[in-house]
Amino acid sequence: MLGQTVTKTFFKLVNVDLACLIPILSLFFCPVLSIRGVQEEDPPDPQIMRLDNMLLAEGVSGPEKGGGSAAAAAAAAAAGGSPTDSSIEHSDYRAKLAQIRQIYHSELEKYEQACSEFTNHVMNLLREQSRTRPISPKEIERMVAIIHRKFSSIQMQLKQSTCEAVMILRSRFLDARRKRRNFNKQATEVLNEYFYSHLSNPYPSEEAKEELAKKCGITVSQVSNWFGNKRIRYKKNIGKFQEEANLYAVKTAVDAANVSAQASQANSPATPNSGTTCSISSSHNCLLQPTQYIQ
DNA sequence: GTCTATGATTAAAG
DNA sequence: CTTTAATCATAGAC
Repeated sequence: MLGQTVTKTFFKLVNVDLACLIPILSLFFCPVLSIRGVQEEDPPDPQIMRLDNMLLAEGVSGPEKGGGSAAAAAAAAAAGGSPTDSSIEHSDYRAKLAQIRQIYHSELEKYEQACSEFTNHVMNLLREQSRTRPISPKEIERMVAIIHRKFSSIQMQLKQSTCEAVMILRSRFLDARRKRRNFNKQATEVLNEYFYSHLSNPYPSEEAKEELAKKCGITVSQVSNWFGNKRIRYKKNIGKFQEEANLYAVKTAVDAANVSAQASQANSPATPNSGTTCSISSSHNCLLQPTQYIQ
């Protein structure tokens, strides 16, 4: 029941933003301290170890962040350089994780504080009662143990909920399929330019991929994905891509013409134009060449 | 809401 | 490792 409250909070965090912290403390100061029926709680617990390990691995518990994901994001940001980058999403993810972490720690601290406060409270009560009836140290010890057990079971719920929240966050942010963003226009243009100007063999080398990735502000594997998709989709329906193919062929031809015009301008500035008509025919050459690839 | 385009993931093959 | 082909899940257009 309490766990649900915590979980809900994390759900909220994941979906929208940070909700106010739950007034958990209020729930603790009215529990009936039944002396019987508490011995069945398990102190060793394999599950709590699992939770602890996961929280540690995710960087929620343990020392102040740092870790690989931050370094990876920083590297991505450095490599990307250009604005609309995927590192934005990454930092978003990290921010959410930090929020979860913050909630987790503040809750944990609250529990610890509440635990000691409550223990003190009970001790005082017992001390008062000891004036009217004898209370053995063993009884006090037992009381304290009961309280601690109660609180640690609640801590476990917190850990469970935190784990859940992290899992949800991961699936939401790290599963890129969910957060698919189209590449920006310029990136697509660069990729298409390369693709259609290497239509006979559209398999960029590792170096070429790296350069394209740099130019487009995406990763090398994204370039690979793009070319993989492009090849298969082009092959599947060449007709659909004909227009695009022409467009890019003309574009590169025009670029080439411009370059050659610039070069020739130094030599003979008498023939600057008539480059476009030429370029269309050269584009056809480019498109008709890869018969092997088309079939 | 549907429909298409598109980036990512997967299995299988090399 | 790479690739293809199929598929998933979403973005964006309508």
